[in-house]
Amino acid sequence: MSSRLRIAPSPTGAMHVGTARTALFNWLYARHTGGTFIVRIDDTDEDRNEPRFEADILEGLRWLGLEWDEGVETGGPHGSYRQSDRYSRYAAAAEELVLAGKAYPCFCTPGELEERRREAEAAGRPPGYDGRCRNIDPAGAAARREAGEAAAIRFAMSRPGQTVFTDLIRGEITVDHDHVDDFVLLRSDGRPTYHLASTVDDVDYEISHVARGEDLLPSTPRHIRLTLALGGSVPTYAHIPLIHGPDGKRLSKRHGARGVTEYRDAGYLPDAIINYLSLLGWSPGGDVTVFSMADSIARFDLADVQKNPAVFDQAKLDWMNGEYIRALPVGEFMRRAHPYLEDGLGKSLRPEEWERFEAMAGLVQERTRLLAEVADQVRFLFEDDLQPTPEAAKLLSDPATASLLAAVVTALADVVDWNHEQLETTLRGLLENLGLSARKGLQPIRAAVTGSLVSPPLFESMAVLGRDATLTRLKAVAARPG
RNA sequence: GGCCCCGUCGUCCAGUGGCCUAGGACGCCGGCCUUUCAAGCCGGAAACGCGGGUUCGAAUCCCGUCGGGGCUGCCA
Repeated sequence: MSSRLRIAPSPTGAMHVGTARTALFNWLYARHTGGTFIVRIDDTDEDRNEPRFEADILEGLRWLGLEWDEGVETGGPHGSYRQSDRYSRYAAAAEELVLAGKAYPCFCTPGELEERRREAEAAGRPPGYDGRCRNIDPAGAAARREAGEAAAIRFAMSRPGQTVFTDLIRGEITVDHDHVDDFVLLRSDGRPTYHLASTVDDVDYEISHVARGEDLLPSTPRHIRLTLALGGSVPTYAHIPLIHGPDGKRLSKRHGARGVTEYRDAGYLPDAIINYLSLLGWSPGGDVTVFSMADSIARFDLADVQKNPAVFDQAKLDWMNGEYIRALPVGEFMRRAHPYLEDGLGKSLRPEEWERFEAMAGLVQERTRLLAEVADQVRFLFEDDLQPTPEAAKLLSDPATASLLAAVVTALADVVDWNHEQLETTLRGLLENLGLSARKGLQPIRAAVTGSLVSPPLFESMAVLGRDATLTRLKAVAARPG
């Protein structure tokens, strides 16, 4: 039987890198094994769900190229793929378990439970549910519910007992049921909990492999026992280590972690993010760092995933993004940079402006790590009112700069063909006559022409800017008194 | 506290008893190239948490210890 994997995000927040990596590993394993990748929405937390988060997550998955074969929006043979559409199914499953004696109504109120939990903790006892309602006889319990008394449904864990299972990543894991309380299946208002909905869905959708975050490892015995009670076959589990922030704690917004769509907006390439995320807990083996999705599909195996958590390293992601940007054909680089450029410039480019960008694109591409950086590199080509950087302004106010630029203006008057070769020949000749090094002599010119001490190569920049604009900028500084 | 998981350079990854004088990548430091910045090239510092075993031989196997993380909800 072929593999069926799912990712089941809860729309309670934007898609973060942890979710993205879990999705990636599920997707890779499904593709590697020729199986099916499913996207399900686990939206049983009605207090925190927001439609915009679901949209963000699906958008992020698509942007990353993690297309799903079955699931929300795409559809499939199993109905809705959104848990909020399946509440009646979960309630029915819970009631069946009650009838079968595998679950029972619990009349304890949240307030009572909270109080007992506090007492237990104060007394040093385990804080989990003590199971008292399990002793109520079924007929009596049914009568009380019939009479309208609110009850949650709890799963009756077998006691004594233990659950042993083999995690694909961690090997054999044993948990004694003494440490697993009778957890809630159905809330007293009839809504399912995550445990119930997720497990019922995994059974109904015939999920073969559950690859999810390590935070769910302690819940796995519950899911296994519930699956068995439901008459389903237990999937193979693989618990992926969490991604940590620099402080060693689970990565979160506190660490400045951004959502996937925010990375997109900052100018990261999906392939770079995929490559980077693949390396968090896995590698294709050997010394390779940069590799394609096809390589990953060919080699990926959940069993090879690292056991220990990985720290998210923004600097390495940035480096990798630069690698992917430089690997782009220049035309593709331009196409991808286009929206970021116009956004950064705050205007859309006219055809002749686009040609100017085209003339510089190769040089810009080499020094771009994030697409959103492109605008600042070429801003001087599209704006006349340059705001010099403080460093540039300082150099421009130097009296020596004014006299140098005056000489530059004079020398440039003789340039017939305004191209970078001619400009280079002319300016190098001038600097030689003046006894100035290129390092010394060119920075003032760069400051005047680009408004910055850091720019793409100067001669090309001047060539693309054009004779008139270049001379105007040089003269403006040369004319200063002093 | 209890339960579970984990432990190779600062970080990510390679390593599955001898090929390890522990390799690659990011970052860092130094140098080269150079019109600035990048890119590129060369070089450097930098790790098997600790202690016991097992073995002719341990980063690799076992035990302990210490450290870190997760869970401990009518959240997921």
